[in-house]
Amino acid sequence: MRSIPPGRVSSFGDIASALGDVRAALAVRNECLRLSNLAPHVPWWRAVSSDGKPLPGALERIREEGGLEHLRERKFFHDIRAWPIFRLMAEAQRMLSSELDLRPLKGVEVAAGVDVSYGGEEAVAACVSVDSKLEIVEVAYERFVPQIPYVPTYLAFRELRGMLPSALRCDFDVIFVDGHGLSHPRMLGEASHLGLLLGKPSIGVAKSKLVGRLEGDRIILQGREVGAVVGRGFVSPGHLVDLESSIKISKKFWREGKQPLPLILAHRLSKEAIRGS
DNA sequence: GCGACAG
DNA sequence: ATCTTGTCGC
Repeated sequence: MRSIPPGRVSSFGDIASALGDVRAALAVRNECLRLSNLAPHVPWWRAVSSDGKPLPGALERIREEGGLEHLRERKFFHDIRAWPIFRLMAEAQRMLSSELDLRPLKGVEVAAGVDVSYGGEEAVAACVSVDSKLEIVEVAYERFVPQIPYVPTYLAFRELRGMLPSALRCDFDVIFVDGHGLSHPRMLGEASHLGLLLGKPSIGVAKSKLVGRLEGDRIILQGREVGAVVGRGFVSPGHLVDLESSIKISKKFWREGKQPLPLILAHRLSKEAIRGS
């Protein structure tokens, strides 16, 4: 924000592009909104929408700096200096995806599930494991402060710092993750990322689609089957398990709705933990 | 204006 | 994901 000179304004999209991915535009807007309360000394008002609409309370500050002309004429400042963090994260995802090992998995007895709930500036990750009778074996929590906002396709970089520690405290044969695995634009959704870090089998189960098109019950991306619909959820392999095994294992722990039991439990427990009830 | 992209 | 009351549907 400070690389935008006084009297100039930039669009959320241009700032996001400078950070390495225009798709972070909405997140940039939300962060500027946060800054207006959290750190008023940062020139958050110099970021506006592409149609020239400033954030609430920003017009007055822009006028003080003499930037009304630029704003009205959509003369945006483009020479924004920023560390291209999203481009770097995307590169990391592409490199890591080449390390995925998708193969048949059998003999699963204990399955875990991890989910994250939010409250204020904090978040809590909960990992729950259940046996073949669907009874709880272990529960582990990790409280943490998210370091980056939610941006589609970069979810792992926000949540893994909580998910990983909680998962490391549980024993299991496979872990379900609340999000996608292979069905990701760079073939490395949060489920795959966690599986690689753990060196253990992981399966992604999302409540909505991220990429690809539906052909029957299969998710097709770049001519490849990367996921499938199970119940009302979207299943995709994470790591050390292929699509067919992912489907079978998911069904084994599925009751109804959009998620398998371990994830429903993880969701409930993380939510209780953040609320302190 | 339309389409849409996990949590 | 979260902020929140009543309401529609199985």
